Amino acid sequence: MKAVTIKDVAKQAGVSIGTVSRVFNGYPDISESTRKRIFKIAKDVGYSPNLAARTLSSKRQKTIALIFNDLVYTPKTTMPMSILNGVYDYTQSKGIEFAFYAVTTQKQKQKSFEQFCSERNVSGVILQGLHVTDPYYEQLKTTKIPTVLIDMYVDNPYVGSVSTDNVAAAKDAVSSLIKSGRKNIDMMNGSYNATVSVWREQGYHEALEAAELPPNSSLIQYANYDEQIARLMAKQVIEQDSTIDAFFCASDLMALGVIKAAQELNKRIPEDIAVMGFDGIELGEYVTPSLSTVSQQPYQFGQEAGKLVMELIDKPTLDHVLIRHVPYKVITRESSD
Amino acid sequence: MKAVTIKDVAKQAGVSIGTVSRVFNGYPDISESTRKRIFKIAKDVGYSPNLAARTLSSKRQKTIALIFNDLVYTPKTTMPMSILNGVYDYTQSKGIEFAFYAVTTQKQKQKSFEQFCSERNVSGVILQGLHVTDPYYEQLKTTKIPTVLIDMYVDNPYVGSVSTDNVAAAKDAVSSLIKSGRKNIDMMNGSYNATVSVWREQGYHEALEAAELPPNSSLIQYANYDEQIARLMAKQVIEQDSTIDAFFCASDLMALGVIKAAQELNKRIPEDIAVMGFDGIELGEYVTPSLSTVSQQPYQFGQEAGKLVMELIDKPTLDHVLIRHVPYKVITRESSD
DNA sequence: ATGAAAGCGCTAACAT
DNA sequence: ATGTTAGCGCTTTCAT
Repeated sequence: MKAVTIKDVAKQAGVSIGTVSRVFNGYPDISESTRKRIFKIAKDVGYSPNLAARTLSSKRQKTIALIFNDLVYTPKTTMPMSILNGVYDYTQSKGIEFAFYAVTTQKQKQKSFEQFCSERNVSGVILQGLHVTDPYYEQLKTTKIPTVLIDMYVDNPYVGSVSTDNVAAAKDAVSSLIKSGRKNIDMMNGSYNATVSVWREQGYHEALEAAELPPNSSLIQYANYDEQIARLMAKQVIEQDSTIDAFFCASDLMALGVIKAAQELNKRIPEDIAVMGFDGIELGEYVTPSLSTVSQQPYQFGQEAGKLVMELIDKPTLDHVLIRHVPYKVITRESSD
Repeated sequence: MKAVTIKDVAKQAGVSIGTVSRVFNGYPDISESTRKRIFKIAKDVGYSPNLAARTLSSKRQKTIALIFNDLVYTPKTTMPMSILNGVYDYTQSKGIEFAFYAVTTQKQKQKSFEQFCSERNVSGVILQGLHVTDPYYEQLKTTKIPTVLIDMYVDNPYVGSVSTDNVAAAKDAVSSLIKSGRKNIDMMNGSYNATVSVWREQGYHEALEAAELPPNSSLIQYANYDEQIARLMAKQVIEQDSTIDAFFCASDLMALGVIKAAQELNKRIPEDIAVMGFDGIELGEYVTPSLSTVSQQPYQFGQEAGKLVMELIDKPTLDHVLIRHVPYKVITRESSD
């Protein structure tokens, strides 16, 4: 029952532990015969190197950590799980050790980003769900720990960024609403503190501008990515301004709320009001009317983030392309057709 | 940048590393004044104990690992994420170190369960998605590593089990179909190798028996929890036997397939054929007709599993209740109303 | 090609 | 109440 260590293997093989270690680390200066023998013995006794020990004594052992901030999981938003899946698959395919963590704003206050990482010997981090108001955000500007942010950007050569090209995607989405004849497009946005909200709002403006439609800041609400808040706000907007003929929403969840609001006010969708979401959640295909959206690829986020963080670790300070965009697709369904 | 260690704190404080260690481990034999002083200095220099080192030198450091087998994540089945969430929250609330891993049948063949765990110094394991045909399954019968299985049972005092009371739940669900007047109820089951399938099938039988309905083994199919396979099988069943007036499905996903099959054959739901699913996935509320189901609580699975595995670690060989059931609810929606 | 030995950062006896 | 020291299992010089 007690764990078998490198010593047991060495004793069995009649060699020193140094030799066994070299075998397991693929050093070249080992005779083929002993290499074979050691591997066989190791297999027989069921030995495999202890990771904690390896981490302690070696500078090479790499583990990359995926950290979720504010993991408030609801079955409607499955992005986090897909990201996790993508990162995990990437690390496994490269034989890198993976670790998962979740933090909160509260926890960030208690322990710095650097501290959290050094405590756990992580060599690289992928961070999801951070807000610009979080303690980590400031700390990331000066960190030297290779880090990749999902859906957020920080100007630091050690910090990369993976996301959809939100500006372009939002612009495309709004343009498609315009192309179908809508002229008074309201934006149901998320939050000032979410970088993606800022980007998507910019795309919205650019689309209006490109179509020479007048900007109107009263046409933008912030519903904090909440379905119910979006519903209430949309209701108010529609009641106050009967010329609104479309909503561009910064998330599918909010779009669901907007649809409900419109229906409660007896508006026809998409004839009276078109609705466009953002994310591409599964539910969007099943609701009635089905939801037009910008579909993102969270699994690819994970894969790409894994790749980028490894580059950051392996060749630090080299000039990488620190911003990586993952393809998106504007999907037109019943809600805007 | 280089990590600050226990030595730095000791030097700063003018004490030995032993003292610092004792402070951080809450030993009582430290004067209040130095305790305070050390904590302050540690905070100033940004020290926090390295987990790998602690794990290595201590027998106490506990980390519990959540292992997913066959993590093929689709946004339709969000159970894994909820379980993860539940386990994570539990460990954090107790200050226990958490680790996440995923394995496959392939990987299980390369490395034994014990080996996988000793390599990572895990003190307890929560295992999800295992099949009775997996290598780990056999190994679990004799392991001494405290382990909790989700949706599966193994007879070993070191191995606990957390799940819905599947037999009772299935019985309730089928009984509700019977109560609403259905008499020829087909079961669309998952797989022989999934323990839950066996349990749910037993519940199905018990419900029929209780209602004195004749058993009929030709009324059971195995669609491997796949939506499309379920659709095809259901189609065949309905075509061959026009007296079928209900389907009890071992998962909501399969139920979705069955609904499609019935619709394609121009059967009215629920008038001609009632459909009952199992799981309580989000989608079920949104499809048309909305899906009747047995709603499970995967987040609670995670919490309960965390609790149980800690008990197993702390008081091994004591006689715990090794099987823990999490409450469920039979929800009747349009598909069986 | 292999052995010997010095750490990695920490905990836990054993001293005092 | 605190210092000293032997490991924990492994990697990595430095010898040979």
